[in-house]
Order: sequence, then C-alpha cells, then structure tokens
Amino acid sequence: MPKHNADIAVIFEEIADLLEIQNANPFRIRAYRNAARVIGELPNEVSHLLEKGMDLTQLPGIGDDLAGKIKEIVTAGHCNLLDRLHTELPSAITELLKLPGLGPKRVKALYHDLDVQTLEQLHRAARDGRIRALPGFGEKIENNILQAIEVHANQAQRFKLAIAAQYAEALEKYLTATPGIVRVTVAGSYRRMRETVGDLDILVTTATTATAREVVRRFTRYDEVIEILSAGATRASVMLKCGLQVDLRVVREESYGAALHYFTGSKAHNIAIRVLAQKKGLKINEYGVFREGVRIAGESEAAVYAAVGLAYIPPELRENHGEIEIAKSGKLPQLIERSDLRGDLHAHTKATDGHNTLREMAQAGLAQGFEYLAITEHSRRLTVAHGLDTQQLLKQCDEIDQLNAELQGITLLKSIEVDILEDGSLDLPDSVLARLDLVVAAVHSSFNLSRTRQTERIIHAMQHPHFTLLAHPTGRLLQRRAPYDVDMLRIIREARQRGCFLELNAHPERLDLLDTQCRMAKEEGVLISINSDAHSIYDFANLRFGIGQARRGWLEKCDVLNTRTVQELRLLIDRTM
DNA sequence: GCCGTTTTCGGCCCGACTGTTTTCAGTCG
Repeated sequence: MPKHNADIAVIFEEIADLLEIQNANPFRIRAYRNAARVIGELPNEVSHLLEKGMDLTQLPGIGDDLAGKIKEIVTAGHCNLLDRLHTELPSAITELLKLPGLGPKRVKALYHDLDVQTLEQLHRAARDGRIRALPGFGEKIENNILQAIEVHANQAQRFKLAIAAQYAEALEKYLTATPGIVRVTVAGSYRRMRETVGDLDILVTTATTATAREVVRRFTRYDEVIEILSAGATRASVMLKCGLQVDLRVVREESYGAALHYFTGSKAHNIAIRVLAQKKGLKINEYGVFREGVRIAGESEAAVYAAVGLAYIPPELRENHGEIEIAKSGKLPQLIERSDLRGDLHAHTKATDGHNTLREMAQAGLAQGFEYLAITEHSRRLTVAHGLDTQQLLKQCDEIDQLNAELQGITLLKSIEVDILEDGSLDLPDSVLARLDLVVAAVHSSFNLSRTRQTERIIHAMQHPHFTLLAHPTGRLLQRRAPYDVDMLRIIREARQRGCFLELNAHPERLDLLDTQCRMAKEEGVLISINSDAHSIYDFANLRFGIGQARRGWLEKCDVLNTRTVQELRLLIDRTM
C-alpha cells in the first residue's frame, strides 16, 4: 500500500516518542521530529517525488539515513527501526505522552515500575493510589494525571481561526483595561494566521515589573476561565469554558519585540533564528538579543531581525519554509494586504441561498471599497441551494444591467457559480454562459472520484471556452470534509496554459486553496482570486482570513486577480474566453 | 541524525512554572 506524507510523519513522530522514552540522544530525537514536520508540510507527495527521481537529501533536515528510511516506508510500507522499537516498548505507550504533565521520563517510570502501557492501566494505577508512591511522583501529580485523562477523553481540539478570533478579541479588550499596561498583542499561530489554532498566546507589556502580577491576576479572573492551569509572576495558562487554552506572558515594554518574536513562533522558525544568532556570537531569548551578556536589541521585532542580519519577516511567513534564506538576500515578497483588493468575484443573493438583495450586496460591496462585485449564484443542479436555470439566470442578468445603470462607484459583474458535473461538463448551456462577464465553476458533488478521474473532470471543465475561475479548488471543509483527491499541480499548470484562474475562498470553513498551493500557483504564474463567497452583507468581513491565508502562501498584490481595476480584469478574463 | 565561510567531528535554542524536593528534575511552550 502506498504511503502518504502524513503516514511518514506519523511513523517518524512515533519513532521520536519511543526513542525519547528510551532516553536516546536528544538531538537524534529532534532529527526525527524535524523530519516528520518537513515531510508533513511538503506540498507534494514524497512517493511522487521519488518516482520522479528526486534526491530527498535535498530537503532540509533529511540526510542519507532518513532519506533511506523514507524510501523504505514508501516502498515497503513500514520502517524496520519502528518495528524493532515495538519489540522493546509497547506502541500504545506513546498515547501517554499526549497527556499534559506526562513526558518521556515519567512515562518510562510508569512503564518500568508499574507496567503501565495504556491509558486504561494508567487510569487504574492513579485511582488505586499507586502512582504517588513512585520516586519523584506525589499526590499532586497523581491527581493531575486523573484529571488529564478525563480531559483527554473529551479530546482537546484545534479551533478555526475565525472562532478563535472572537475569543482573542474579547480577551484582548478585557486585558487592555488593566491599569498600568502598555499594550496587549495576540501572538502565536493566531498572529501567523494559521487556518486553525491550538491555543491563544497573549503578550502583555508593562512599564514596571510590579504591574505584571496584577495582569496575571486579572487574566486568571476573566469570566470565561474555567480552570487555571498555571500562574506565576510573569506567565499563566488558563482553560476557557469553550475548551480553548490561553497562555499569557508579561514582559517589560523594552522587551516587546523579542518577546513578540518568541511568542509568535513558529517554533521551527524561532529555533532557526536562534541558531543563526548563535553563529554570530549572539544569544536570543524573550527579553532581547545579547552579545556577551550585553543587550543589543529587543524593543521591536524589526530590531531583532536586523541584529541577526535579516530583513523583517512578516508573521505569516514564519514557518521555516525558506523565508530566512530569502530574508538574508533582502528579497522577501511584499505581501498582499486587504486594502489591495478592488473587488470580489464570488457572492450570492436572495435569488439562491444568500440573504440579501442585489442592491444590498452592491451597497455593502461599495462600503468595502470595491469597484466591482461578481454575482455568482448556484446553478440548477444544486437544488438544495435553489440553483438557477437558464431563464432565471437571464432574468438576473437583466436586473443587474438595470441596477448597473443606476449604481455609482461599483459595477456588478454578471456571473454564476456553475456546477462542474461528474463528466467535467458545465451545468448550464454555452448560450447563457456566453452572456456572462465571467464564469466561476465549482465541484459540489461526486467528491470521492479517484485522483485521476477527479483531476480529469476538473481539467475538462477548465477547457470549456467560457471557464474563468475555479472556485474552492479542493472542496475541503475544515474539520468536516477532507479535500477531494486531485493533482493540484496539474490543475495549476492547466490554468496557466488556458490563462484562467483559481480561487482562494475566504470563508472560514474553507480557506481553499491551501497556503502551500497558493505558493505553488504563484511559482507557476497563475493568478489567484481572493473571494468572500458572501451569502450576506456581513460575510465580506471574512476576506481578512483569506488575506491571511494568501500571505501565508507568499502572495503579493501582483499575484492576485482581484487587485486589478475592472478594465484590467475584463482584459484578463477576455483572454480566457 | 544532521550539518559545515568557525567545524567532516563536535556541536545542536532558551527560560518559566510545578511539584517534589531541600537544590532541582521534568515538562512545556
């Protein structure tokens, strides 16, 4: 059976876990964890790279040994090292490591002294009071283990960015009201605009150290807090009622930049920056950059980067995906901003499953600063959304023409979100598609076709003479539906050939294209349209999440279709027709 | 196990909080 990147990453993570319990060389362990991350984040399947004869040692952190193990996993379907480790330690034991408070040392002791291998056995040992008797353990740890097992049963999960944003903004506002604080910044993966976040990391700066304790106290008394996980002089962790963990860190204002850098991550990026600093004889911690104990920077992130000889790297790029090397050469992209968008090419009205009229959507679009807004109802096939047939669409076209004659400052574009049928044909006749300004097309059915058939289906649709833009290209719904299996590189290259475009759908549940695929499209020279997929006038606010995703995909203003004026847009679209 | 205009061998990010201990190991981010 062929192994996917995620499978390889899981195997390397398990090897790292087991090696850690065996007290192996920590740097060897890190090499496996690092490799798991590198492989897990690759945009292309390793099995395909191998077929093309790529040398895997070209990948960062992959040497001869790990390249060999990857090949072994892809071709043989398993890894000898892991098989051997399983003869020495039970595989269920790695589950124990996932409990907060249990690391390799304690898991090892529990296994050796109490023969605890599973969560079940751990639960029993804790209830029987056998854990507190172990050297280095005690009553508190035993209680914490009992609690952790209960929480684990409820599965702490990641939160969609838009949901986390609601909690983050409320908490930010609450903390800002603390007397004596200078500023509150939400850092972590939230600031890096990851599509989901595991927790919130909040940085507070104060003018005096004395205020720090007051901030921690106010934080732990926040109304939504259900449990205080830890609380010290300068940091604290709490669990909110909704199950979201929030970590707080308080530093003096002079350390703002260093602390923000440290607290924003990613971990891989931070480690790489610190290694770079080390080579220059510098030390970076959350308080600043130091040379032989003397502080030389730390007040701003820009100063931290400058100290190690780098241009400022925007948070969305901080994944150790090559941004550091490019920052050295000063050739970082000038990332797209919300204000660069001149329009939106995907929106619905009451005519199908939207909530507002054409006029209301136009006015809301104008308020967003748009010069144009494409009205893209569903087509007849999508009956659940009351998709339009030919007559209904032609009627809407007339209404748009009339409204456009009256509107000032914004143009409604006649369009459709037409279904791509299973055979790759479009759900409406050419004659009506020809009347539109542009044709947005999307897959809404038959998600489970084979990779080849799904890819052929979409490519066939793209070859249609009126096709303009592929909406939500992978079809995934965050935490609900996996992306359908397609060869995205082939689709992107077809788009390049045809001169058509791909969407980055900004809906918080979609964020589709994915960040790595945006970068792929950019490298292949295919323009992306960042669209709201608005079903009401309020949904335009979601564009900020699309912008975040686009920035994570290294997109600049010039890489985005709807930064163009309406005239430029029409020229680009005409080229596809 | 990886990696190299300091190195092919000897390095590998850094500090806060907890709980069990009487000075620190383990865990976490």
